[in-house]
Amino acid sequence: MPELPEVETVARGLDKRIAGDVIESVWLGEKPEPLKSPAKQIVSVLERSRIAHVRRVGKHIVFDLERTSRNGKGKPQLHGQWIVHLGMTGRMQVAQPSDEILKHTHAVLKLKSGRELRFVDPRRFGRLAVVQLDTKTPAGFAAPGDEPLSAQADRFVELFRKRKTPIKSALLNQKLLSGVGNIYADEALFRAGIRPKRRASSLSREQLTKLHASLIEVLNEAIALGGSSVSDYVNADGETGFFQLQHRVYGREGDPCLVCETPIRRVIIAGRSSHYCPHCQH
DNA sequence: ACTATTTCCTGGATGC
DNA sequence: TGCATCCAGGAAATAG
Repeated sequence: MPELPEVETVARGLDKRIAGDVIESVWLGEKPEPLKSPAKQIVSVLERSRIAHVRRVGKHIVFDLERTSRNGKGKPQLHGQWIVHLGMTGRMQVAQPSDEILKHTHAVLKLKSGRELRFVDPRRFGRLAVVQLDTKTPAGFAAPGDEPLSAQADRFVELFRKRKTPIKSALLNQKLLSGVGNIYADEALFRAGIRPKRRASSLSREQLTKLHASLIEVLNEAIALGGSSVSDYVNADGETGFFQLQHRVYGREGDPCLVCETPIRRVIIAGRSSHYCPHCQH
């Protein structure tokens, strides 16, 4: 399940491999496609564009697209963006045309270098969209919430301190912070010693500050290990991540807490499995 | 304005 | 072995 560290890893891998390449043609799969923009519009923005950069915004992969003006002179201009959300099972593959097309391949971009960029997503929770940069949206795509790694501590506290919802639900709310998902919410709460069901508004300023530090710590550690491969996540090179080996609570129901050996508990919050140590977290 | 719940989707795991 | 059922979850949609 790609969350911030996994999307960061994929975006970095793609940037390394395909930045500078040019999209020559685009194929999109049959309906129902996982699209947020009309297929026609996606094709028109992508085709003949140069991929200037690939980067992460929240849980989205953003491709900054350039075109040179009609007469071929002058500097390339940033004219649009391709936004990819991997959902649960989405994958971006840099492939050779001779490579087997995987089942559930929904998009294939032919690149000038001869390679193909493919979007594969069995569960179809992923989404594709384009943004056309014009006077209406000069700044381009923006996530609805703050970047967890950039938000300052006082801003973080302010985002959560008045929420009556469980802190776990608040962490998953992309309109507050963009990028935190189920795994890293649980791991950050464990490190901060806070139970997932605690109302956000019941937490002290100190606790929220601690949570902020714990979240940044766990996200950075996960990025350093290439993310967590729990089910089918792989990076742009088809490699798994390694942070799943560092999980302290996620997926460890019944296993002993690594600190106190109390069995880890699992409860459902907002329809999501939430893991915590009943002894270490309050 | 918030918060909680339901829905989408498929593959893998489980149970009889 | 085979078939039915359950479960995973990001985020939009719906309900309260």
